[in-house]
Amino acid sequence: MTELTDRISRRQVDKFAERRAQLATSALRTLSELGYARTSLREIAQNSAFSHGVLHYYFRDKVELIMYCVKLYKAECVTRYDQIVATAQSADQLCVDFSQALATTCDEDGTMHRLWYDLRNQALFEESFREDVLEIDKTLELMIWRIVSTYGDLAGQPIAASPSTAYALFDGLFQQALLRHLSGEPKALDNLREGVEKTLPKLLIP
Amino acid sequence: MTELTDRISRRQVDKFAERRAQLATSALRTLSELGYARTSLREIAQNSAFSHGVLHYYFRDKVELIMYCVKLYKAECVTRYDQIVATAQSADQLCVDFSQALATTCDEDGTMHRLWYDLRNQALFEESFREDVLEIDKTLELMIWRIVSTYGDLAGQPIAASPSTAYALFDGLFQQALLRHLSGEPKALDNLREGVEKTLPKLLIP
DNA sequence: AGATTTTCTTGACAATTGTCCAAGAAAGTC
DNA sequence: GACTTTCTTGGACAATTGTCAAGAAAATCT
Repeated sequence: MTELTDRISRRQVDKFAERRAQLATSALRTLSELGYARTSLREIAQNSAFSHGVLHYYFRDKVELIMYCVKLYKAECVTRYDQIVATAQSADQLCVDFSQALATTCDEDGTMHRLWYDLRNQALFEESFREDVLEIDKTLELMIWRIVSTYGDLAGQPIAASPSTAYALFDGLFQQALLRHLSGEPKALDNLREGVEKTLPKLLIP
Repeated sequence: MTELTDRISRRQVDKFAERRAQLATSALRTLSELGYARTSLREIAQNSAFSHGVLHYYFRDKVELIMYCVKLYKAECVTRYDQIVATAQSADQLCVDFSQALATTCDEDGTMHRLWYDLRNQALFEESFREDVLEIDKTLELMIWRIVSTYGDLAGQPIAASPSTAYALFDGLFQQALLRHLSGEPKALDNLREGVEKTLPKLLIP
């Protein structure tokens, strides 16, 4: 009976949206390997279960596919540091957890992060990317701000930096670490942790 | 006589290198407008005084041209903040001059800066770019460090951050400002100045 | 001035790219 | 089962791209 129920349930699923998500997941994978400049629709299709014509059935054009990928990326990253905020018992603990989380995601999701930076930078050249990219950047800023403001709460001190400044500082540290790490520098992740652990307390107003 | 001397002098010039530099200057201009992904050799040639075949005469392939452009970029940016260090009389003065210089170059050279970030990010995907890009990044780090360490000297206090951390922090601020500025946000440059002026003192050990 | 060398132009080539679309298969509906 | 709708495939198309070779033009040498 469970199998029959599953069949009925599956039939009700919005298959169109599901296929789009499937294609976008494939696209993200290919993009994160090849980068925006070298990823063609045929490459994307080749690394999926479908032919290249399917991409045109489900997406109006390449821009729409890329932007759908950007939104999918956003959905995946939006909860990255929630656990840290939820479990933090002290400012010091949060600081260590945050720096560790940044190092971990830099290590484990490095290819996806470099794609994000690639697409963010493309938005400087492509007007059609800009709105969606800025929206994600805003989300990332809120994520970092949640960390930073919680840190301030736990320390019982106000924060000296604006949300955008705080985000820019940690983003800079992260991006440098990513470049170094992907270039094979052994201490990149340790330097990231150290840099984050030194920077966070500097944001407090004494 | 001056004209005759000029003629002889010009005949001695290494015309090959001069032509390469000319082509690379054109290439930088096109790249900074279109970005790496959308710049073809024909686009570069079209925006120069030569035909597209000349690019293959003077450069082995596209990668060599791009890397030559990267080196040209380095030569141009290497002195950007020297004046600040040379003329600073106090820590506060240097801080203000530095933040102003960042805002100014963000405003005036924004298209070239976005190209730098584009190429730096491409190095995450293209092994062939990496060595040269890392070299420039190192140069930029030294440039920022010269500012930061001079600031420490003038303040009579040591600096709490490593050169790479300091660079990452200001690079993060700059890059965010660039994105915002090029997206039409009116306060981006003011926010950059403010962010820099708040961050620099934070690097001092009290 | 003629011969030789260097520089430059042009078009060809093969491969790639985004887009479009017709044919047929698969799924859904009556 | 017949009919309709949706989905998939893969080829066509025009444009683009990096590369290369032939030949023209310019510069240099004798």
